[in-house]
This record gives sequence, structure tokens and C-alpha cells, in this order.
Amino acid sequence: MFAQAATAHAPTAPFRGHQRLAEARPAPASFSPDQPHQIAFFEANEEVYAQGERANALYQVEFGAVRLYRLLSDGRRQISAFHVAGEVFGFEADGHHHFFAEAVGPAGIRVFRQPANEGNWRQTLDAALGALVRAQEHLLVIGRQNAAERVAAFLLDMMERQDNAREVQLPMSRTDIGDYLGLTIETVSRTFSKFKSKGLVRLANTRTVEVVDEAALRAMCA
Amino acid sequence: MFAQAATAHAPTAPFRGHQRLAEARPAPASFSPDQPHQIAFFEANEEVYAQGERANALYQVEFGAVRLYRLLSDGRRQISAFHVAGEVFGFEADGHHHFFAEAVGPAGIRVFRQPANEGNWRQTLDAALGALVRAQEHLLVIGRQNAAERVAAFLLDMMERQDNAREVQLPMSRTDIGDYLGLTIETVSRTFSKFKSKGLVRLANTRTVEVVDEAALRAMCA
DNA sequence: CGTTCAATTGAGGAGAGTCAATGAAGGTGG
DNA sequence: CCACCTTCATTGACTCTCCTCAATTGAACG
Repeated sequence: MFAQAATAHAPTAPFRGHQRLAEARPAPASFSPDQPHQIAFFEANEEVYAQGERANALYQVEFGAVRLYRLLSDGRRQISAFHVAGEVFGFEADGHHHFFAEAVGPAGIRVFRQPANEGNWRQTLDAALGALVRAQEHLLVIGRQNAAERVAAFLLDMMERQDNAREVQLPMSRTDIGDYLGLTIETVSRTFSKFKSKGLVRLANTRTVEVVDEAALRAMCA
Repeated sequence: MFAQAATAHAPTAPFRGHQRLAEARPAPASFSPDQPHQIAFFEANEEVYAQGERANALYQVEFGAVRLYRLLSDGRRQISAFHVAGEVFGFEADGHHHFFAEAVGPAGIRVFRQPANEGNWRQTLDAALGALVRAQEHLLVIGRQNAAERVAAFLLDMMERQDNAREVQLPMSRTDIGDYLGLTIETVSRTFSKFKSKGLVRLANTRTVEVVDEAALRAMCA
């Protein structure tokens, strides 16, 4: 059918119950509502929550990464966001989750079982607005940029989230990147190769990208 | 350059000051913070606010429609959302607008100059979360659906916002639709024509679509 | 009735997708 | 420790959708 491809995905078999819960440490400064909470450990590809599930908590990544995604009935998948350490996700509207959330690799996630209230609404709102801006900016990338521009934007975004280190770690697979950028795994791979041959990046290994010519990458996504 | 096309756009010349302000009527139930506010009238393509501007208000569409968009340096445009009567927009993060907002046609917009506070945070948060879900769902459409599926999804969305009337009014141009769906104006037009020849819709005029076979349209976007 | 701008339609090409084969990496068990 | 297997990534050949360029039609307005 052509139709923007995307690897077919069945939602991962539920692992719920496998996760071990740990006693809570003090929450990081970025998000610390006044409530009891705990850290859950997830293994790679384990589901955090499913689309349609009742939503009754917010989540903050402690370590590792999480992908939020949605599926079409034929298995096409769109990852709407990755979340890394410190970031908050799990917002819902009308009391239900509209997306799936899975750990990309092994991950620790702090769970806040208490919804937005008088005491924490400002933090919740700020986090939600940040997510909104990110989603809308991603729309521009997916809707109007070509493959090279998308990959460049992705690399720069990942770099920024890792304190602008030249060595960028990619916690996710090529398939994940493709499903995030609205491309196929092959196109992502070819684009990486082209960047490499142009001397824009070096690939230490599949999951490690050294950004050689940051300026050139920035110029690409205008 | 190919690159997902999109008609080149310069932000419309600022019309600020042209708008006439009217005394406020009671706000509709959907959003009514306890504060003084007023209704501003905008003519077609008039700017409501610009990217980068300091944000100090929320807006609710009274009549007409508004487009939110972002530009690439070469003029490619991505409309991230349309807003019609009753809907709230103008959220910001870090105190600045990250998008342009323009009236699609003549529009009336209620302006709430007071930011989120203890009294209205719930409404603000709900509106923001609704926008977030919409944006993320739109990512799936743009990232993973083909032209026909995108247009079908768009028509159904517009229909739903107009109380599911079979006669759907499109306040925006083909160019706007293209820039919203990540397509060119030609592809949008061709897709409409194909729908028409298949008997899925009838086009009373350019801006009026009669949905004949809703089921078929729904089946398209799975 | 001419002007103007938006929308439609056509012809052709380019970018990304599909299908398929090869290569590299990691885990398991003999 | 190595052979085997599985999974992921890369690369190539070919196809197809949608974009580009261009001409035509249609609608609105003075």
C-alpha cells in the first residue's frame, strides 16, 4: 500500500506485574509534587501504560528512555515523543491515555499517583505546555522537512538533551527513529550513511554518533 | 529542493491596531475565567500574535477560525492546528509564543489577559491537554498516512467540529489545508477530485463539502 | 466584461518506499 | 572458545506516490 510505511507493530505483550517497585528517593527539582510516590523499573520494550487505559498517574523518567506512540489498525506506528531522564509524561485528557508508553531500554520511572491539584498545577501545566510545544514543533519537521533535514533535526535534538556532548548516545533502534521521524528504517540508515560519507558525523557504533560538523547539521534544518 | 514543498509564506504584514475592541459579553461555558476580558475582531489573514512575541493572554474563538503555524526559513509552512468557535488557543511555554496565529477569515476572538491562576488552572490545563492530544494525533496522520487518508481524516475532523452535519463548511483555502496536512495544494485538490469521482463526497462549491459516504471515509483512516 | 486570484488538471521527475540480499553484533550452548 | 542462531543495520535495485512546473478553468468583483 506504500502509505508512509512504518514497520508493523503489535503492542508488546503486557508485562505488568514484572516490574519491581522501590522505595522513593527525594524527587528531582524539576518535578516534585507533595505526595507519596515510588520508582518502577521496566525492562526493554516493557509497557508503561496502554492506549485506552484509565489514567491515574504522572510519570517521570529517572534513567533510560521512554517512547510514546500510537498505532494504525494495519500496524503502522508513529512515535510522538521520546522521553529521557528528568522528563515528565503520561498526561491524559478525559481520564484516559490516548497513547502507548513503553520503555525503550531498561528504564527507571518515578510514578506520581496523585493527579494535578491545587499544590502542583503550575508544575503540571508547565510540563504539559512544554510537551505541547515539542509536539507542534515536531509537526513542522514531519510535515515539511525531507529525510536529511529530519534526521539532522533529530540528532541535534538528541545532542541538546545530552548536554551538547559531541558523542551522542542513541538509546533507540533505527526502527524507532524511523517511526519517530515518519521514515522507514532503510531511509534512516541511508541518511546516516550519507552524513557519514560527507563527514558530518562519525558512527562509533550503531548507537553512538559523533557529531563532527554541527554547523552543517544546523544549517540543514534552517 | 523537493523537500515536502509547501507554498512559500511570509508572515502577513502586521495589522495590529486595526482590530476594534468590543465590550465583553458573558463568556461561554467552555472557558470563563473570572476576569475582565474583551472581544477583538480580526479580518481575514490578520495576525493575532507572532512567533517570539511575549505571551500575556489566552484567546477563545468566538466566531470564524484561526490557524496556528510555524515557518521554515525558506518559507515552508506547517499549520499545526485550526481553531474554530469555542476553542481556546495561545498557550505558551517560557512566556513566549512559539507559533504564529492568524485569522483564517473574519473572526471574533475573546481575549483573556490574565494568565493561569489558582482560580482557572483546571480549565487552562484541560484546554492545554486537549491541544496536546490533538497535536500528537495529528502527528500520526502526517507521519504515517498517505494523501487520501490525510484528507479523509481532515474532512471527518471538520465534520465532527460542525455537529456532524453532512454539509461541511471549510473556512480555509486549499493552501491552508495542504499546509495543515503536509501536502501541496495540487495533491489536496486531486484528492478531493478523486473522492468526488468515487462518490464519497460532493462539492457544492470550493468551500462546501457534502459527505456522501462517511463510512468509506472512516474506513480509510483506520 | 475584463481582471485577479484560487482551484483544477496534466505531464514528467525526484524522493522515499518496497523488496531482497548481505553484513555486523550479541547471546546461547556445546 | 567457537559455532550457530537471531536480530538489527546496511546497501542495492526497482517502484510508486507525491512534488514540480505549467496550462486551464472557475469564481468573485469592480
